[in-house]
Amino acid sequence: MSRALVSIVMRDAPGASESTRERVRCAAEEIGYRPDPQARRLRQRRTRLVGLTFSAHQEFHADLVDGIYVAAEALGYDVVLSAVTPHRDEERAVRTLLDDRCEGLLMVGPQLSARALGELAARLPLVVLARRVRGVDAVRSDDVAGAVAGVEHLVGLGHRRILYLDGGTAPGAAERRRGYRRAAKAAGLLELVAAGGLTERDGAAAATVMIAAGELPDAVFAFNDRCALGVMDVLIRSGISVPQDVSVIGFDDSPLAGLAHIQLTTIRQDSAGLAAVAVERLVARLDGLVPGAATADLVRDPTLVVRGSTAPPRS
Amino acid sequence: MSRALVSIVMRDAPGASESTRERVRCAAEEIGYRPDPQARRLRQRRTRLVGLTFSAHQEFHADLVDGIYVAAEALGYDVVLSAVTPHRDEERAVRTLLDDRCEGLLMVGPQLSARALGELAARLPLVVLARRVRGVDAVRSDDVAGAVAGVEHLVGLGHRRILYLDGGTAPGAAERRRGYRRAAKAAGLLELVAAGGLTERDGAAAATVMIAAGELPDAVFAFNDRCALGVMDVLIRSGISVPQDVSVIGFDDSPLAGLAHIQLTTIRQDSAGLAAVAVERLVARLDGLVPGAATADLVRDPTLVVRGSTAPPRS
DNA sequence: TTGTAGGCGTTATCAC
DNA sequence: GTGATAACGCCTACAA
Repeated sequence: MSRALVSIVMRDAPGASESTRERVRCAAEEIGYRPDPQARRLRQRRTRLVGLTFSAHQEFHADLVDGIYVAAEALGYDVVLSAVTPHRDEERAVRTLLDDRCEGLLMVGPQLSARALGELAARLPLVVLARRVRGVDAVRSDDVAGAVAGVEHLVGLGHRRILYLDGGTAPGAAERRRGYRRAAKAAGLLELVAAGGLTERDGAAAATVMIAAGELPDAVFAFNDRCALGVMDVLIRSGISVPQDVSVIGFDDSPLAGLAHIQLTTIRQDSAGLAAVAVERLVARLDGLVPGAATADLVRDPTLVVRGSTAPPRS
Repeated sequence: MSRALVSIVMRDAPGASESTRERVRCAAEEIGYRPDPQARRLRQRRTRLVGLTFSAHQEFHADLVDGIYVAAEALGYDVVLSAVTPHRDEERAVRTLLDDRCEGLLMVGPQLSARALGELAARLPLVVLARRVRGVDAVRSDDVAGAVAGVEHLVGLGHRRILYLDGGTAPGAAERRRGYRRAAKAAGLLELVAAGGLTERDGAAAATVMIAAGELPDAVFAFNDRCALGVMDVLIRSGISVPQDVSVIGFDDSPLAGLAHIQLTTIRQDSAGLAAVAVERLVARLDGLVPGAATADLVRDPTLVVRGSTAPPRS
């Protein structure tokens, strides 16, 4: 029984009889033998490894990680995870992936500068998720379209005074603001934009300001779900009913949004689709199907998820 | 310039002159050479790799991942991450780590059966975090002590009717229930235990039942923060003030608990400490310092974090 | 201080 | 259909 034969059997390559295959498999089972992927990669030209950096503390990243595992496996690649945490910065995360001889990199919501990402992309194929970076392949939701869909939903319910709580300089914030403005203008509405933010705290603060101002809007469109939850929380504590008095809509469809007692209408990002597009783009580069200089900004449509926090205005 | 010499320099081994080291380092820099850790592991007896399975969607796991990275690096080990996601089960996650020739395994909150974990532990060193498993090394918070601390805090504020919302069969639930019972008995209180659960939804349901029953307790001690948040939400929507009418306390100190408008009093688990203990235990086994048959249940004290959701009773 | 030889577990290439 | 051999990049041991 030669090593070569075992190799042939273990990777289902042609060149061995069925009886031999059976014998080899039995023997492997017997002694608990499993091929060493590291030695295999050492011998082969390609590692078939894609590196993936993500923030362990962001739940949306977890959805993307799941999708990336699935998509990569379908294309015959293994995924090497490298988490970004409070004690482990992105630079570090990337370095370990390079040392591991990954053929390409996927970075979810990277915080590195556009310049640093550009230099990295010059070294090896790189696809960024959930952030737009000029000169680097990027995959993200169509935030403009998502915001437009949200506004159109509210307008369809009969709302006129729709307050948008802005996300400042966060990834996607500029696009969502633009979408709101575009849809408001198209419907002939006043453009009401106020400072919002990314967290429950920001939403709560914005709602407090809103209530103090005296005149409530028909509806509030928050930059994201967390902000929307902060708004809802303050409204309800102040005796203002949602959606009877004010409708509220968020963005992301985070797990909290769907809970029985929250029922937040929101815009869902298609994490599985984003993951698949990113992996496919990366693999296309690895296969040499993409000219080095050509970078793409790949965009997927988010979808409106209607729940109980939006309804027609009372009057 | 021989390969052996380069090897000596790159791993800072003795046996090369300073001038030579300088030359080698320059040359490496020049051509962008970095040693291949995989080839190194192939040659060496030990891989110095520890595998880590965790749930990408559980935020507490992220804290542990961070701590494990730190602790493992301090002891000269590399960490291989293997996430458990909706499309990638634990069995799969473990298999990839075994294929990667990890010397030992860390599993955060595993869902595998105790028997399966026992068999795994027979194959290679294994330390389980955040769950107690008989016959396998486990590192977890002292849930009994945490629950006792929570009850004592409420008793100290003057509460007598303290309702405990149970976590069923979740990891740690039995211990927390026991801690509540012990502390309640010690303080001469009635033991009030109702079905709770792990999620906001469960907490909301429990609070609804509680309100329907007519007589509110002085305080509610929920199995975890998410359950506590569900309770608070329903109470507030029903016009019952927290903490003026009812105090609420959770368990975990999740990020949400500390938010400005939530301010949930809770029990914090020492994730960095748990991570360090787990890594140290695993490494001790790898170094052969632990007899194979001896398994330990290592426990760390959680700490009470007092915020605004608990206060003395109104009367 | 430096160079040489051999082998880690795998696969590709070539004989048989 | 099967078996021998070299090589992937690195490290250890030993010789120069």
